Formats: sequence, structure tokens, C-alpha cells
Amino acid sequence: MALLSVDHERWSGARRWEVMLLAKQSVAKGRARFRREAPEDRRRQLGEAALRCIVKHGNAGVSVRQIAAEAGVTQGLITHHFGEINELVAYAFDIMSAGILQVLMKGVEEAEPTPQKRLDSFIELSFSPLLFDRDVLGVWVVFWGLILHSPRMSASQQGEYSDYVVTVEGLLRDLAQDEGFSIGDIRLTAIAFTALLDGLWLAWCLNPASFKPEQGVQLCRNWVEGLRRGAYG
Amino acid sequence: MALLSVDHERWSGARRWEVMLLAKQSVAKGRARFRREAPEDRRRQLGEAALRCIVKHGNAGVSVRQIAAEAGVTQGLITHHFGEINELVAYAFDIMSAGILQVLMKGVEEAEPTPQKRLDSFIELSFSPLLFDRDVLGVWVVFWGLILHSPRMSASQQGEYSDYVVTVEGLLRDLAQDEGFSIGDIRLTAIAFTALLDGLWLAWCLNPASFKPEQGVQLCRNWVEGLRRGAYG
DNA sequence: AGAGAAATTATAAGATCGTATAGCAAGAAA
DNA sequence: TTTCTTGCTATACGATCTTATAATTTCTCT
Repeated sequence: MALLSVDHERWSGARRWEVMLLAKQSVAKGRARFRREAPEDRRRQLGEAALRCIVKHGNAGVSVRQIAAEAGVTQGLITHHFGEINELVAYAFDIMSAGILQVLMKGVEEAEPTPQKRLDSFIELSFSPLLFDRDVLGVWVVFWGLILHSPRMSASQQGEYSDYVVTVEGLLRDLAQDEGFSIGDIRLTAIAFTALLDGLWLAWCLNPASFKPEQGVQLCRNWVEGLRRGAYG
Repeated sequence: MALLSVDHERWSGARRWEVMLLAKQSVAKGRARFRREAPEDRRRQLGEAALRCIVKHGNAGVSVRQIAAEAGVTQGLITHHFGEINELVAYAFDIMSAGILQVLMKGVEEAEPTPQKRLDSFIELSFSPLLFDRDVLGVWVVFWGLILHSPRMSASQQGEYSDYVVTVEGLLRDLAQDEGFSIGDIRLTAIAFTALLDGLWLAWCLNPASFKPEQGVQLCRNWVEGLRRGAYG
């Protein structure tokens, strides 16, 4: 899980440097000076290092030098694998997007197979520490800034957003069908629910004192209650 | 109006440079080489230049050199008036926040004095080209990024957000009282509505094809309808 | 064991960044 | 007209950035 690996490795800086030191020691003993890895693996390592840098320094963390240092490699390796740094960031965005949607879908699939429980699982997971996290938003804000100015990033975003909305759409449709209420425009309604989730995430991360995650869950349930009562019919 | 001035002056670059050229010509004729302005005025000019730079280049626009060039002054002037650049950015944030809330409140006050019309005016204005604008979000996203990493910016944000929520709270309270329905926790409910607005703003700016501003208005009205039907009681 | 492919390092060049400092000059006051 | 305050310019320094290039090293494959 991409997201988890980011969180886990955030605190493993020490271990990371130990590894490097060991590597340098082993040079003196005639061992390998660096590890040669499969491009696929290295690309992912660099992508995750980029995410860690962004978590730590925000926009300032988007830098070839910092990311290379974080990954424990030299700068040239980023050029070698990604050409320009924007490509690395876009790749990191894809990793993160996929990770988040995967976390959510896994939770939904593990819930009891009723539309109510599935949607509720989706909501609760959205407000769990795994996603409802300042650091996660910090990464996302950087991405938003890039999306607005980079066609490459924008293209990725459109796909990810579409997938997300379609997922929400399915959850809402199933609920409406099961409970027998009607929704005028399901796609639009899913967009609104998505917006509510994102807006609460944003508000809480920027101002954690304003409400508690559980209250966020409640507000989403209230929204669903409005849906039940036909406000979106 | 801060926001308007940003929008207006975005297209007045040519005029701005003409002024500079004239100023330089006049040097040859022995006239003033630069204008000496009151600190208050100059600070505002620099703040608005900063906003224009952010609109144009996003995070990359936050640069002493670029902002000074945009304002038609030398770099040292920013140091002189603000000390460090973060202070200028925070000032620009305050300008912009005040401008947005002012636009909204002016619209509300100009609406017919019924709770329904006032809230609806607030909603429609939120989705008008003045605020529902890619460039405006672009500026905001940069601010969000800074808020997450700067206590100074965070302090400003807490105040602005609080004002905003209190405003929404008042609009909702008046509506509930007038129509005789109940709201469990008005502050929380106002937070949810604010989140919905921000979320829709964000979604549309990142993906303008996903829905039309009028549809955003409708989704907000639907949310209010859910409120009426007691979903937040 | 040895050769070849390519992953990785090493190094440099050129921009741009933020900030500090010293001196100039605009415009009000006398 | 002359003085004085201070807004403003001019310039420099050191750090950091991106990107390009060539040399080196690892590791697989035969």
C-alpha cells in the first residue's frame, strides 16, 4: 500500500541513513558501492521518496536534490529514470491516488454487503487517521497546485477524479435502489458528496480545532439522510 | 475591492510598463526616476503584484524577484517594506481573504432582506465568475500549501475561516428561524455547508468539464433542502 | 570466468533564489 | 532654495536549483 509505506517510512530516516553508512563501510571492505535495482522498483522508491519530501517541506520539497537525498541516491538517477522532475511528481501522484482509492475500496469490500454498510464504511474510512491526515492533505495540496499549471498533471487528475466519482456514484445508486428513494442526477449528486468529503478534509486539516473527525462522519451521514428524504430527487 | 483589482490589473500589464517607460524617458529629461509612495500604498501594490504572480505561475510565482518585477520596483523594496517575503505573502493572503468575504457580504446585503433571498444570494455569488474562478483557486491553493507549513499563515487562516463560518452560520440560523425547522448544531452545519462550497469550487476548477456552475448552485440548494427536511436536526 | 548492457555515480555549467548593505534621490518642510 | 527624512535603487554574496555529460560500477547472461 503506497500510502501506508509513506507513513511508515516517514519515521525511518535513521534506518535509511544507517543503511547508507553500512554501504559506505562495505566499500572499504571491497563490497558493492550501490545497489543496482530494476527500473520499476527504483521508480517506485523515487516516487515514495518524493512523497516523503513533499510531506516534510511542501512545495519546497519538490526538488531533485532533496528527493535524491531522501532516496539515498544521486541526482542524476532521477534524470535517468524520469527525464524531468515533473514526470517523477506525476508518477508520485499516480501512486498516491491509486493507494487512496485502494484503501477505500478494500474497506468497502470488507464491510457487510449491504448498501448501507458499504457506504458507511466508505465514509468512516474517509475520516480515519489513514486518510484524514494533515500530511496526506499536504501532499494533495501540492498536487492541486501543479494540476492547475501542468497539462500532464491535469490529465492524470481527470482520470483519478473520474474513477473516484464513479465509485461514489455506485455506492449511492445501490443505496437508493435498496431503500427505494430517487436521485435526480446521480453523477451530480456523487460530485456533491465527493465535494463535501474533500471540503471537510480540507477544513479540518487547515484548522483541526474546528471539529472532530467523528463529527465529520456525522455530517456526512446527515447529508445521506437529506438524500433519503428526497432533497436531491 | 481587492479581488476585483487583481482581476482588473491582470490585463493592465501593458499600461503598467508604459508607465515605467515614461518614467525612464522622463529621467533623460531630468524628471523623477521613481515615484516615492506612502508605505501603506506601496505595501498594497506589492501585495497585489504578489497575487498576480501567483495567479500566473503558482507556487513558482512566490519570488522576490518576480514580484518586484511585476510591481515595477527593485527587489530591495520588498525587504524594505516586509522584511522577509513570507510576510508579504501573508499580507497578500489577508488582502484576498478580506476581498472575498467583502464581495459575498455586499451581495447578501444588496439582496432582498428575507433569509431565503440572502442565503440564495450568497450561494449564487459563490458560483459567479468573480469567485468561481480557476485563477482564484490557484491563489488559494498556494495559500493552503503555505498555511500547512507556516504558523504565521496558519494564524491568519484561522481568523479568516472563523469569520467565514460565522457568516454562514448566521445565514442558516435566520433561515431555520424563519421557516421553523431545527438544526442540531448550527456551527457544525455551517462547517459542512462551507465544506460543500469549497469542495465544489475545488472540483470544478480542477476539472471544469465535470459540471456547470449553475449545477453547483443547484447542488447547494439541494443541500439546503435537506436541511429543511430535518436531515441535520 | 568474462563480456556487455545499463543502472548509477561524479562533476560541472548556468539560472535563480533570498537577503544584506551602502548610497542615491524624491518630495515635504523650513 | 536648501535641508532632511526615508523611500528606493544598485549591487553583491552565498546557497540551491535543474539539467547535461562523461566516467564508473554492478550484475546478468553466456
